[in-house]
Amino acid sequence: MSDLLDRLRRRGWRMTAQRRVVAEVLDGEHVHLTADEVLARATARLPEISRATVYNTLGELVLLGEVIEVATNDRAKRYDPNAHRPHQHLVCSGCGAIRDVHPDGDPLADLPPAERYGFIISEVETTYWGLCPDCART
Amino acid sequence: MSDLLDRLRRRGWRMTAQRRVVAEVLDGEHVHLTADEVLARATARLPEISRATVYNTLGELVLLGEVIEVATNDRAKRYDPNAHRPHQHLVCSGCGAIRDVHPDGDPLADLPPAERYGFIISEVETTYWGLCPDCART
DNA sequence: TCCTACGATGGACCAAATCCAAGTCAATAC
DNA sequence: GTATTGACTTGGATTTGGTCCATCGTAGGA
Repeated sequence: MSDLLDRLRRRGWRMTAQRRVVAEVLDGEHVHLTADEVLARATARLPEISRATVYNTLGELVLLGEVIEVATNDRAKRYDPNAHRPHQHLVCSGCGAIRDVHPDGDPLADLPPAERYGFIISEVETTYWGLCPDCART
Repeated sequence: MSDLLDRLRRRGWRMTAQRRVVAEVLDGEHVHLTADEVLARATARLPEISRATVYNTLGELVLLGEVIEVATNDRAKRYDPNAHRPHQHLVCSGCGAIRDVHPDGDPLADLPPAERYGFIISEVETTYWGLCPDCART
């Protein structure tokens, strides 16, 4: 079932064919699509959907906090629908594969007060870089 | 003195007026400029420098490992010359200010083997998000 | 000082994302 | 069921960040 779609409906999100398709395409675990990939998959289900709508909808889902925007070293941002459960990312430097991971402990504890420059810190984002099994066995 | 410039000279980097200006502009602590900002500052010192040269030079400094490319939530990448000392970033979600920070401990230890998906992890990147003193006092 | 391979140039080009004015439609009210 | 309307969608133009390439210039070695 579509958790994301359910949550959106419950929040009174105005439902259109386009928005439904975008939400369906994004739903799931370990999903980290670029806007263009979302557009491609959405177009497969609803050929007349436009690029602007995909960007609008993604932007809105980010504002609603249902989707996380992930900056990568590639040019295009990626969109991660797994926003309801805090997690970090494990990225293969070979092929770019991304997995959601859940480290133990509180990374904030590692930052000494002297290093906080008076900031009020609200979030910590960690990315683990390495080689996936496929890319490691060269 | 310019540490960066010194290091580059020592490594036999072919020195031109343009490359020197780019390196000078980047040198320092807590420097995280976009390519366009580098171009603007370089142009102030050497008006005839071209955009392509700035991009070429930045790309080369990254390959040499003297400068780190930082992906941000903004569209433009930022360039961080503080590559010789491992560090992480503290970013103000209000104004975008960035500080270099040095957390204690090994964040890799927090990732249980079961969560590594067989990856060989080589690097961990942490970004702390929050409000700087100026932005917090709204 | 001369040579030459490496670097710089700028203008064309590309990709990701945004903007906008006009058309469409979901949800509410009747 | 119909009318209404404000929110959503469209596609084409535009902006922005970055790359490419043929040609020109020059740092540094002989």
